[in-house]
Amino acid sequence: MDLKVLTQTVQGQAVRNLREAITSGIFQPGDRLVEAEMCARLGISRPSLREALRSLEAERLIVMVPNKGPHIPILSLEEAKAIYEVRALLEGEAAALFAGKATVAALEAMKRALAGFDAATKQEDLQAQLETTRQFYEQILSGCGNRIIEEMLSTLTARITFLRSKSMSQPGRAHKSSREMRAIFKAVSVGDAAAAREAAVEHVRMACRAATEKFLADQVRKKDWLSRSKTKSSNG
Amino acid sequence: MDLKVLTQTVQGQAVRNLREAITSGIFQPGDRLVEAEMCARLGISRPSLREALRSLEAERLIVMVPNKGPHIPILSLEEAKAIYEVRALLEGEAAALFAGKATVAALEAMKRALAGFDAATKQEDLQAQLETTRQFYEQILSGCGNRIIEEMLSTLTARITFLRSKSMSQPGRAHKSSREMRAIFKAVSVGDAAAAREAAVEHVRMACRAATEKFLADQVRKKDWLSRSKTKSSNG
DNA sequence: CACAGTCTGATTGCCTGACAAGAATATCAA
DNA sequence: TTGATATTCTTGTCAGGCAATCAGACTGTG
Repeated sequence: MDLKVLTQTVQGQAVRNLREAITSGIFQPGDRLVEAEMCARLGISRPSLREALRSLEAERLIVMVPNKGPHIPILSLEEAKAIYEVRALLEGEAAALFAGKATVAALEAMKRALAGFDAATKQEDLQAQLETTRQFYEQILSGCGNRIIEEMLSTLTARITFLRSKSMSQPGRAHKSSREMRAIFKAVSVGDAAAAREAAVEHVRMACRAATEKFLADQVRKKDWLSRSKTKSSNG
Repeated sequence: MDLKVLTQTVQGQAVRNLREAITSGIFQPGDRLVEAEMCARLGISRPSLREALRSLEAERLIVMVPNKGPHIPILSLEEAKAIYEVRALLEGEAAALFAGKATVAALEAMKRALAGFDAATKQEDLQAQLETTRQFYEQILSGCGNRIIEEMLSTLTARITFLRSKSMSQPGRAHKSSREMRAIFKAVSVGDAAAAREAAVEHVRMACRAATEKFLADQVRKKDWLSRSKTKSSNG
């Protein structure tokens, strides 16, 4: 049992709340975060807020341009791909390491997460899909024996969470995702490190492809919208 | 030509200076950084300092324990090994990617860095060794086409810089290091991605081993010193 | 002499208030 | 419509202050 007393600092809570707000898409890429407004919303002072912002800046969840303040970065396709590449590398390694040392309890937890994911898919509950996926990976990452991989991946995935939710909602993606995760599960449960790595890399590759397609589709729609509104305004 | 105007914020300068101070070993693992003292040294106010500290905390260069303030973290051997493992993975990937797209200019720069390294070794100039090593890797990382790898590695290497300088000073390590880097150079210059990855991974593995040996030796020496001083004090 | 409890100075976490400088926006002349 | 100017917003930074907490000295007790 964990008896640790958790001292919650105002700054720490602010970081958590803001991180949650950013990754869950409450703030959109490009949005400015006006300090005074954030202070009011969070109920904290400006110095504390700014400390929180610096933490988030270091996590690359926001960018702070001098004299222009904090805003949500706009992820380029190139950068997103680079992130997926590194994710593939790290998750592949984690899966391979985990394959050699998976405990029964961890495998059980993964099985439950998979079942939960399929249930969420049936109910079209996007939030639950992301949560069960997280639970699935949590076992791999905490069980792979390398804390640094876990650390790196948690910041990387945070940066693309909003992409993930978008790509997961694409038709057919959830079922494919389920199959890919089951492939990972199968490999680690029989202790096949090479296959586990391969499956994990494949899963990220497919997610990357889905996100890329979604990204490009959104871009086309945006351009379309811009040209239409332009015509409209020049007419009006 | 880069015409960008660099607006130096007080906070940004503080982060740079502190980072430099930490990685160069001015502060030792376990040291406390008293805020008032740091403010005085840096000539800045406490809020600005605290912002800087939060940035460094997110980079894991310091840890901030509530009500106890910022310290330099004490790296465990296990954690150091985990960092080296991830480094091997990322640098291997970077080298493999770079092998396919190395420019002549980049290869020239690497050759110069290698020559500089050997010169530094001859003069037993540890600082120059680290700097030329950095220059060598800079080409690989900036030329590999994946900015995220560069980003991740820069924070990872910062966390173990003090280990690197220690391990580099071990007898014979510099010459081996030079040979290993030349192997990387050779592979990338002929465009052999697999060999480049292999060589890069091997280089990190050897560095890890050197660091581990140094770490254990230091630990023994420390224990020795402790027991001696204990005897001393009980005698006096 | 060892040890538990108490006290005090040092330090942190956080807040208010303030002000100059830079950016964004509105206003107005050409 | 364009260009210049003024005004308003925001940010970067500082000073000062207060309550909560911690570490180490101090003290009384067995």
